[in-house]
Amino acid sequence: MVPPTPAVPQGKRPTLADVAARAGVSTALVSIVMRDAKGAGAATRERVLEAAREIGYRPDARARLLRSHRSHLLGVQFGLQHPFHSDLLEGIYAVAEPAGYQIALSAVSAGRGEQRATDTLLADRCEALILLGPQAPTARLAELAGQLPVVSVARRLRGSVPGVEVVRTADDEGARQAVDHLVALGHRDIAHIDGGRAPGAADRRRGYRTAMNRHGLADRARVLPGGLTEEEGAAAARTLLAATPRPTAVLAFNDRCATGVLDILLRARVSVPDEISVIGFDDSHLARLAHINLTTVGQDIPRLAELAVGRAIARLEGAGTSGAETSGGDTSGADVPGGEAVVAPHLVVRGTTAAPVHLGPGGITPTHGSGARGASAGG
Amino acid sequence: MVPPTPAVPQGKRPTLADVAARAGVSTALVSIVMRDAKGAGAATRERVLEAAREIGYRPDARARLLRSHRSHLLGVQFGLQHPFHSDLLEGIYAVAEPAGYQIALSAVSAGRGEQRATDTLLADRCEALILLGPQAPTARLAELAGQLPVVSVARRLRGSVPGVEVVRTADDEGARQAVDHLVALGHRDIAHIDGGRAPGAADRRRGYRTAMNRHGLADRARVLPGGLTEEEGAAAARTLLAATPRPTAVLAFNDRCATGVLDILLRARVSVPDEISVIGFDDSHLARLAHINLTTVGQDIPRLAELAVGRAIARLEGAGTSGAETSGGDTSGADVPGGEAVVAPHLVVRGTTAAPVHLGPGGITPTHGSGARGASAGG
DNA sequence: TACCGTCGAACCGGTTATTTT
DNA sequence: CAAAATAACCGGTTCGACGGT
Repeated sequence: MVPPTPAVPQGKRPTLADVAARAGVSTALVSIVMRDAKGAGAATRERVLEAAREIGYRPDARARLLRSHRSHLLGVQFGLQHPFHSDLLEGIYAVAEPAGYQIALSAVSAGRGEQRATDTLLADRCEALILLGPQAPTARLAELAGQLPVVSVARRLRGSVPGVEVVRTADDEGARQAVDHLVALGHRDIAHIDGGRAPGAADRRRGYRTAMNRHGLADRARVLPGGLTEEEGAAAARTLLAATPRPTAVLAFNDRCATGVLDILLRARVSVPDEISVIGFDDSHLARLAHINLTTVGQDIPRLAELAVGRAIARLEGAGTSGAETSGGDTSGADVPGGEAVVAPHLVVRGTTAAPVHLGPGGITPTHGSGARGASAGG
Repeated sequence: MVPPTPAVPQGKRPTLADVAARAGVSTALVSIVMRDAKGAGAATRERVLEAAREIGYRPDARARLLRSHRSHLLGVQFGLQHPFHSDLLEGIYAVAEPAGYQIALSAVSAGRGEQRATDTLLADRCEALILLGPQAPTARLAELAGQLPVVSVARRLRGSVPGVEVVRTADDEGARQAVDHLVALGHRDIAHIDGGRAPGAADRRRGYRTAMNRHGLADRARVLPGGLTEEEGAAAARTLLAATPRPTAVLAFNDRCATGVLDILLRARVSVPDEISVIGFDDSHLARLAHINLTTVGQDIPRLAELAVGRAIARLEGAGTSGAETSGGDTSGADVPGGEAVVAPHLVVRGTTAAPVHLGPGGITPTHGSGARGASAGG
């Protein structure tokens, strides 16, 4: 019934003072050793480390940053239900931690708004904020930017908000690449299922329209209301199937949306890509699955993460310029401080796009495609 | 060029002392007012709040918890690539914050192991750890449990680890419900695509086998190696299609896996549920999509979250019992402190299960099903 | 003698500037 | 000058003490 004395006493965790007492030195010296700073002898250093190990000492991150004015803490707000944000987080960790910065996460979900998320990050004394796809009004972002550097990832802001940096993919360019690819294959009736008010949706829509115009296909352009989910893609696909003329290619807002489209086409026995080509956006894990094998526009997630973290750190370590030095129309993707960083997307061609069977009215009818792509029942 | 004086000075954020000076009171009093504690006059209270508002004061969470020995901080470790964890997190926030506890998140990903994740949580002075689907060896969990209360969610531990509480779904029971449902529909050739070494996989496998045995179908039981992803489900489905006899029903490890199966069946023109019934596990968003409409075993996520947080808080606020008081075989799902909390799953019947067309050798052949379920091209 | 509102000062666990040896 | 100790300090919380009904 008598439990053995636990190796580590539960009640109170060891402090600097405990280590100091055990090693027979002052707390200041222990602090020096723990931070691997200079100012301690080799022998003493060893003795202190030994003592710390013996009693299982761990520095208290909060007490530490209370004194040192730099906290080296980046606050990241993300949406729980967005796989894309998870990918970004992975990249953010990978860049921030080697650079000597810690990450404080704060999630946004149905029951927890952005206000609450950023409030806790501020209370945690983050030095800068990285917001993934924020939906907050511009005024709120400006308010935050008045207190600390703010980086908005994947959300474009109308007009520049002082103090807020934007890191995003060139969504219009991505849509253009998709349309160009389809046109090069011979498609003319290309529809777009859009993302409504989602971040990036407006740009993709515009990029689609612009590209169609440039190819002289303005009168064939069709934008259908869609969304971010399979469900919305499926709904739009049903509409498309009933449309006349039926499009020979579809650019969906993202991969999830495209997956919904594929599912409906499959059920309706419409062959992809022979009868209809489909393109997604994001190059998510989904798109890479062998049986989906989706042609898609890839976002350069590592680069987005690197830029977001880099911008935040640059603002912290550079001159403390308060105002925003908005850079004009420079969308080269270069790392221009104070402006907008735009990362180029790249088309990933997989199995859901091919030349159309009919090349439009009066066009050539090529040899019929090989039927269903990919896996049948074989082993 | 001269920017207007910012409302909130960038350089230094206001402190208690600033508020105190502005309101003409002591910092002690401001502290009392900010915490809404008793001991301050109504008039003063108002004046202090006003001053705080004017200069945009925010309490520093870390300095605060440095002094007060309770931090009211729960550390949560989760996997970035697990939608299931996202759902749990949503529930955890919903329970913890109203209970007066803050959440500190630490993500596990390819480049960031569990060791690192828990290390940062400890450095942040969390009072307890909630680990979602931890893969760490038992010894590591025991080590952590020696320092603070630990709750493992969805990972069952062989033998009880002192100080570690487990909150999980009765996975075996879920598999049993699925098999019972299929058998009641008339299925006998029921295959299981398992989850390998994933948390819960062993229990689901066992539940499947046990249920098959109980129905006298031991010799028909087939377990195929699968996994957590669509890809692995698709691979297993290809194997199944080639098998003789072909099963009339499949229980997949989870919904993603089941989706992969559905996709392959669809491509192979095998009608679901007429030719093959499919059941998933998790009742994820995926399963609820109209065009997927997957019969699945639902986990009670709000309940899991509630139990996980509840256990952690109970350990913190209850008597500081250090050792584990392992409760024996009580799997009633009741909230037994110190033991294992097992939450009952529930079958959600949707459109991917139905009576088989053939009732086995020599059985009745009912009227042929109506063909493809669900949406064709209609509007 | 009772509060009640308020204040000064010690304190939490570290870091850092300034001595001291 | 290097190694080590002393003490002030970060931004709050907490407690004992004090003046005024």
